[in-house]
Amino acid sequence: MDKEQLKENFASALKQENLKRTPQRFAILEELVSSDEHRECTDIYFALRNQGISVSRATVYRTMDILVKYDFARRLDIGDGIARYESKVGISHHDHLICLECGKIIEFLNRDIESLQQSICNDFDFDMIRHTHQIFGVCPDCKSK
Amino acid sequence: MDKEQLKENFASALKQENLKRTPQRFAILEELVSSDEHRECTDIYFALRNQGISVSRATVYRTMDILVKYDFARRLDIGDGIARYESKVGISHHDHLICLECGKIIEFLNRDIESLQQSICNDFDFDMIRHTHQIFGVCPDCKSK
DNA sequence: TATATTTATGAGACTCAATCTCACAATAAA
DNA sequence: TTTATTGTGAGATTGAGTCTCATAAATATA
Repeated sequence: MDKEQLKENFASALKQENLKRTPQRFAILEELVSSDEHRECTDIYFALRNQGISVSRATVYRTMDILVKYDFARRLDIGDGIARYESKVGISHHDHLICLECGKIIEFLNRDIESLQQSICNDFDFDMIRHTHQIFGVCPDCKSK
Repeated sequence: MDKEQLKENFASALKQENLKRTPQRFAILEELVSSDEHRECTDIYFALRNQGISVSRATVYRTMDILVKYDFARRLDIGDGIARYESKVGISHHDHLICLECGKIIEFLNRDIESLQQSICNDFDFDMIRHTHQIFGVCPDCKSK
């Protein structure tokens, strides 16, 4: 998806929510989407500030909620009390291997697990909205140290 | 496992870490193990206080770390910023379905997913230490409301 | 058992991510 | 434009979790 198309899509989402099109909101979307890292709000806040873009922490947090709600971003909680966000734009679904030594996050996808997951939900008559599957351990790099 | 055996096991763990046997530590273990809920530290703190047991928040938090390290408890992070703990004593491994409406936590186990998980780790040359697999959605009770 | 040594406890201070407040600014509709 | 509405931001607030350190309790030693 090109950048203009993305902006239009975000604009539609904003319209749908009766939210206004502000430079801050577009800048936050752009900053998240243009990196393939798992970004913390504080991180995005400083990145924008360093680019000379006026933004506050509150706006970053507020905008992230919108991005998650409209599927432009996915929130990642790895249990350290800091929310991380990753772009979902043009990115296929995946889950995470997390190294407890260096903090590296490796992505994986397994279609069999995805479908087993769905059948579990069927068994429990449970409507899945989202899921998180995280495997914590030691990555190859850290093992060889 | 009976209660005396459990206490002995915990005492061994404490000895192994050069930690002392204190009434607070045993009371916290007991409180967690005797319920099959997912407990917050604050919850355990008040439960013990209401039983007339002198304990501080700091001690609850510190003891939970020991219980997790020695496999008496498992920590559960569902992304709301509050750590929950569940007993692992006499409880077999499972993962969680979490209702976004009422907060109910349903346990599930799927051996196929467990083994697929292990083979993913093999593929990535990643040593798994623990994992979390959480499915968020709407439970049957909330659907029918 | 008495004493010494070591470790634990607890009240409250502190940290830090996240949220809230509210005066002012910016956006979009009329 | 004008006006009504929503957004922004600096700083205050919240709340889970951690830290501090004086005192207390547990264990090692005599």
